[in-house]
This record gives sequence, structure tokens and C-alpha cells, in this order.
Amino acid sequence: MPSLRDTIAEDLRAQIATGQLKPGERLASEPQLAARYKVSTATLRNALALLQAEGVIEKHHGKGNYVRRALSRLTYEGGVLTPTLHVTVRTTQLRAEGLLAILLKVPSRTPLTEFLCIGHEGESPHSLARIYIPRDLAAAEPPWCRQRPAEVQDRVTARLPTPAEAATLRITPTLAVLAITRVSTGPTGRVIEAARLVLPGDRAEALFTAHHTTQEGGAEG
Amino acid sequence: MPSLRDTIAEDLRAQIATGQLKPGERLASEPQLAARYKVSTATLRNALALLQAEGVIEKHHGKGNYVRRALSRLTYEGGVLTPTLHVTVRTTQLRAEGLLAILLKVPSRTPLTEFLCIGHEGESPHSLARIYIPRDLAAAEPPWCRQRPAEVQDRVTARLPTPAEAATLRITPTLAVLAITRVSTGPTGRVIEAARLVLPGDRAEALFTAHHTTQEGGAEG
DNA sequence: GAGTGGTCTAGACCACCAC
DNA sequence: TGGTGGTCTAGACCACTCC
Repeated sequence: MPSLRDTIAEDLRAQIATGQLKPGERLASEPQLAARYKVSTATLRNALALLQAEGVIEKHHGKGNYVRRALSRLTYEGGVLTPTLHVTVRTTQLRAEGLLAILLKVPSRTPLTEFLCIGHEGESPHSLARIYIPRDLAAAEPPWCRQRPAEVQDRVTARLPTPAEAATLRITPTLAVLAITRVSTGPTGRVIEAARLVLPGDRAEALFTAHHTTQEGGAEG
Repeated sequence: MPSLRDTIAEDLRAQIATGQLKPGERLASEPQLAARYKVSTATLRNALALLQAEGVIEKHHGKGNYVRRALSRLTYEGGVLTPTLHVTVRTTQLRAEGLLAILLKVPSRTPLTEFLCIGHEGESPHSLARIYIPRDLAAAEPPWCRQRPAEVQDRVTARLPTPAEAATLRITPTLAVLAITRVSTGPTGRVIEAARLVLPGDRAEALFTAHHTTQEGGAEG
């Protein structure tokens, strides 16, 4: 037996899917919706929380609840994120500590340059990347015109965003993100770049293609 | 100013991190905890919902709330999931439809063999894989001893599990999963396998390593 | 039956936003 | 200032588990 919450969520999902509620449109206020569905506001908010976790609606304190605009799907492939419409970059000087030093294989307190990159589509941010480069390798040019790596390793996980990440990406803290940690090694074996990408789970995917010429099997567990 | 919910969640997290609450142990009942923290049960349950979404606790209706047992981290690399302790396989005959036909590049209704693989560690399931192979390629041997692929493409996304997946993996529907769709192509260009893996986001990671010998840059957006 | 978590209610009070 | 969502309360009632 579906709960009231699930029934209401399903009804709103259907209204959005059929276009009765359009992207960017404001939903009726929570008291109004609660009255319409004959439930308490707590139950109605519970239903909205479901839709929020699915990335179907956005909540804006003091303004209302809105149908989420359908943005392009993001594809991460070969170290490149597409589509890349607008990127704002903020450069910071810092020193390697902890995990960052390990990733870059440098001693603690090694000078680094951080490039904080936020990708935008229209008004809304859609991707967050923090790129770390040993300072002696970082010049004036942006990092994506740099030395060619000989090896790139991507570590991909699914998790909830930190509150800061959620705020930056304007997503709810309950919407899962795809987190990619990339380490690029130069031809000499030196790590030339470490990057941490955070992408909204509901509209991002990462593609990896491997070519085999000799042995190796397509196994699994 | 942190909310009561966040404060309580943080306190419980700390108790678990410091070992005051041990893996597998039952928490005090919700009314007891609510009294201890001097909040309503609704607020206390709100805090527990946070911990549940992080994979820190498990809720069991009618029994209690339990600290989640720390299982090994799962690593998916080169098409192999490790550690692979126990796998139960169920074989099913079916016909390609929709997305499956597209992935395998076969006409609709092509006969397929499905291998439903559930990885276990002790009592608890930790991974779910559905492997699809054109029936003329599927023999008696399990799929991981099959023909060598020339190319393997992995498509990785982060999302919430379906209710069925959550039940199979014994995770909450609010814990994100890492979903990997793999397509293996044989030396002749024919797709020899499609696989859909679902891994709990809080303890799985996928690793991909690319080697470059010529051009290509480490870009990003 | 006793105890647990799951759902839901009705309403108070606060914080944010726009006019 | 009025409307919106955010947090929290106190308590009713139901469903599940175990004795």
C-alpha cells in the first residue's frame, strides 16, 4: 500500500512529466498543495523532499518550489567535460597537505596552484572542478593547455555532496554526486596534475573506453 | 547556526567514529534518544535519516536502529570487482528489448542469456551485476572466462537505487549507488557482452587508467 | 502483548524574500 | 509587511518483531 507521501510525489511527477507543470515554473505554495491533497503540510513536505532528492524540483527558501530546468547531460570522457558552455576560474596559491600531497606525490607544504573551475549553463552552475598543479609547473596559461600526461588515472565514486559543494552547484544536499579524482602523470613519472571533479548525479555520466590488444578478460564479481 | 537535527547527527557520528557505538550494535530506541537529547521524536528521526543516507546506520522496522557494519571497500578496475568473496549467480534466458538491444547492437527479440550475479561478504550482499550475452555466445562456463574483448566501454553514473536494487543490496533507498554500464566489443566489432553493475556508493569506487603515447591533453570544464 | 520503528496530524515559531 | 519555506513540538495511530 503506497503511503500518502508516495502517492502525492507520484502525482506531481506525472504533472511534470506530462507538461502540466513546466520547467522553471513555480509550484503552488506548500499550504495550498497540502489543502489540495487533503494532507498536513508535514506530509506534503515529505513528498516534496522525495522529488528534491530525485532532482525533479528545487526549493527556494522564502520564494517557493520550482520545477527543475532540464539542463544538458554532462559527459566526462577522456578528461574532458562536455558541453562546456561557460567556465569561471579562480586561482589560489596554497601548499600541499595530507591527501593532496599523497595524490601529487610531493612532500607536505610543497607550493601548489589551485584552479577552482565552475562550469555554467545559463544562470545555473553545473560542474565543479578543483585542479591542483605543482607551482613550478603552473604558468599563466589555464591548466588545460599544459604538458601532455603519459598516464591518467580516474577514481570515480558516488556520494552525497558536502554542504559547500551543494551550495556551489545549487543542488540539494540529498542529491547524489559523481565524484572523480584524477591524477595525471607526466612522461618522466612525475605527477603533473591532480583534479577533483564533482558533478550532479542526475545529469552527469563518465565514459571510459579501454582497448585491449593482448590478453585480459571481461570479468566481474 | 546548526539545527538540532545536525547537532544530534554529528554527536551520533562522533560516538560511532570513536567506538562508543560499535558496528552492528543497536542504538537506544528512538523515544529514549529523543528524551536524552531533549527533542521530539520527529526531530530525532530526522537526524537518524541523515545518518541513514550516509550509510552510517541501518534502520530495521520493529527491531531498532543499528550501526552499519564496515565492509571492505569495493574496487572496480579493469572490469573486475575486488574483493570478490562469494558470488551467487542466477542464469535466465530472455530476449533483447529496448535499451538492452541497443547496448548489444542486436535486433529486438534476439535471444540472450542473463547472468544475475550478487556478490556477498559474510551475510550481507555488497554488489549486484546483471550480465547479458547473446545466447549463441553463452556456453555453460560463467561469463568471466569468455572471449577476449578488443574494446570495453564503461559508462558510470551516480543515482539513487531502485526499490528493487535497494532491497537486493540491503541498503536504504536514500543511499546513492555507483551504476556502471559496460559494453564489451570483440575483435570482429561484435558486442559480446553488456553488463549493468550497481554498487553501494559509500563503499565502492571505480578506477580507470588511461595511457597516452601521442597527443591528447588533460583538459576539463 | 510489549516494544520498536513508520506515517501522519495540527500547529507554533523562525528565517528568507519581495514589495 | 505579508507570503514563503525551514524547524520543531506533542501526540495519535499503524505495522513489524519478538516473546
